[in-house]
Amino acid sequence: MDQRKTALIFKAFCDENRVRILNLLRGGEKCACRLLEEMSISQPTLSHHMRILCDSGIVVGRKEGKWMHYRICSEGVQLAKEYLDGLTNAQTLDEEKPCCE
Amino acid sequence: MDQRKTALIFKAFCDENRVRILNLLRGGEKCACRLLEEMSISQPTLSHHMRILCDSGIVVGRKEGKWMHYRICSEGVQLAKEYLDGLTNAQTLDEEKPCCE
DNA sequence: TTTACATATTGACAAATGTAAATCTATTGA
DNA sequence: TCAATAGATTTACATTTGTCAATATGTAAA
Repeated sequence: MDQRKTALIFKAFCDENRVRILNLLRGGEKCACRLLEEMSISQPTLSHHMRILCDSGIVVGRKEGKWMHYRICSEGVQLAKEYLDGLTNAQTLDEEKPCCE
Repeated sequence: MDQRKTALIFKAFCDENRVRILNLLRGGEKCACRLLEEMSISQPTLSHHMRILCDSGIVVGRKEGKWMHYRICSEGVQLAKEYLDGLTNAQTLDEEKPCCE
């Protein structure tokens, strides 16, 4: 369980604007200009968030001419779900001594 | 879909030290002093992270005498999973016009 | 009621993050 | 080739976050 990678993946979900962007992308692939229309942030700020979303693996971009089309990446989402499971499922390894009794 | 709440929940997973703490708690309930032993951070810093983990709903604390025992909260985890699903599942509402063609 | 101990809170500070203006790059169309 | 457009990058700055020392709070033991 790589802590650095885990933190990187979930950076996608811990900022309100990025959550908003993901919600918009649930409706299907959208280009940056369309996202920009629906958000109240500047173009460089959108670009910054799109980079973080792509770095996390939750979103992928596709360039078509002048336009960048972004969509939610199901493989990335699947990985996030596996990490979330892995992080929160109990592990039954060696019997733990009770703590501070 | 509340963006603020979503961001709050996933704050639990976007810092390396908190990921580390969650991994430690997978072995079962642990008191703060035990967590402190296994991490290389100060006591106030641990306390700070435990507050964020509790605020996110992923961890709950139980006070017993001088000690605080922390454990992963399965209800909180379940909610996080639902939010993750909700954020990343495609919605099939009105047919979207193709973007920027 | 002291004393010791576990943990939380406060305060200060450095590092990371979010933001927008200005600029750069790439692509299209005239 | 030149102008226009979409988006990324750079720069600067304000806010947020992570960190620890010092202190406060609460509990148990002497």
